[in-house]
Amino acid sequence: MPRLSDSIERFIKAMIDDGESRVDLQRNELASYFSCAPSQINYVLATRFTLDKGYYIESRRGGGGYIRVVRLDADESDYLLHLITSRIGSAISENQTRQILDCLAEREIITSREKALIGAALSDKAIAVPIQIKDRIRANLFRNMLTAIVYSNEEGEK
Amino acid sequence: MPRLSDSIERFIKAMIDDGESRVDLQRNELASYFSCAPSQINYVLATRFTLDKGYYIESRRGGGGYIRVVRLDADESDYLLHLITSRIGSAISENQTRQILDCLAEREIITSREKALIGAALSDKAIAVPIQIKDRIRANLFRNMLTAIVYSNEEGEK
DNA sequence: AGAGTTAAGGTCAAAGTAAGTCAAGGAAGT
DNA sequence: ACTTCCTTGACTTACTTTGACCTTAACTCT
Repeated sequence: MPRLSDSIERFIKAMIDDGESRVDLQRNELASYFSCAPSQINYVLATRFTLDKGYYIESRRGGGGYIRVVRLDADESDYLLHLITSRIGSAISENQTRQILDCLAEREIITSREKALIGAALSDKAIAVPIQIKDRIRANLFRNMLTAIVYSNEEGEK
Repeated sequence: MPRLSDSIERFIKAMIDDGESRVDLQRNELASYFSCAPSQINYVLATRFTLDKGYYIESRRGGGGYIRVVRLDADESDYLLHLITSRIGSAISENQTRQILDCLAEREIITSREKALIGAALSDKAIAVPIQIKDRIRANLFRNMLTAIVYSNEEGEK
């Protein structure tokens, strides 16, 4: 059974793809197109178009209101460095990790196999340590792996 | 009297056989088909569809949830499966890890970037846990990452 | 200009859906 | 008898969908 949220997600991404890297939506219109509650749209945006996934949302209420979804595209190495030096920090959850990986794969900074590889290493299942330190271990692993990618990229240039 | 678990096992295997090498199940549906507790399905999966028997499980909870059972192609990933199920074991040193990675890269089972990626995750530096458990954590991470590769290979074939 | 109306979107909690865990008891094999 | 495997059910966690109520902006009419 395909999830409604997934359909809406695909729909929005399709709109972004054929055009600029952004789109303006009418919440009510979209909701009625999918025959769902308007707040469903907010749910999709909140779960599928997060900053970690590389999207930015802005909106306006009232007459002529809209929701703008912007796909963020930063320079690859800047973004990796940002992740390593600030975003990941000293602890990070599996969920946040996955969002970032989605973002990296979607922008083709990593391959889908690499995404699977990193995701596997950073899953709760794989990191068999007490929950209290899991997120710290994960952050550390993540940073090390991304660093390896940055380094590989540089190697390749030579 | 055939055991329930055996029937369920056969049923799932039959589903995989006529079609692709994988199947998506609904836990509750299957349980009610066999008139048993839903957790019985988990038991069958945990005991009969393990990695060393060549199966990989993934699942999702909530609305639109599912359990996916994937049969890994033993021929394709023979060596990887061997590493996962016997070579790595419950603990492994950084050194042994590197030797295996060299071997994998040399045989072009992984790219050099993937080698760097995995190597980074499995380095003593990255695994920030007490030395007593380091080798165990490493083994676990390694197995999970290689499994992701085997699984990606399956995916890629479609 | 101010008040009221209409047209958006936002929030949050509850209900719905589906899987995971774990422990306790039962059945079968040795 | 003892151990190992199987089965069940109570409880937990994760994700989705809906609806009631709130806020903000624009327009319209005195």
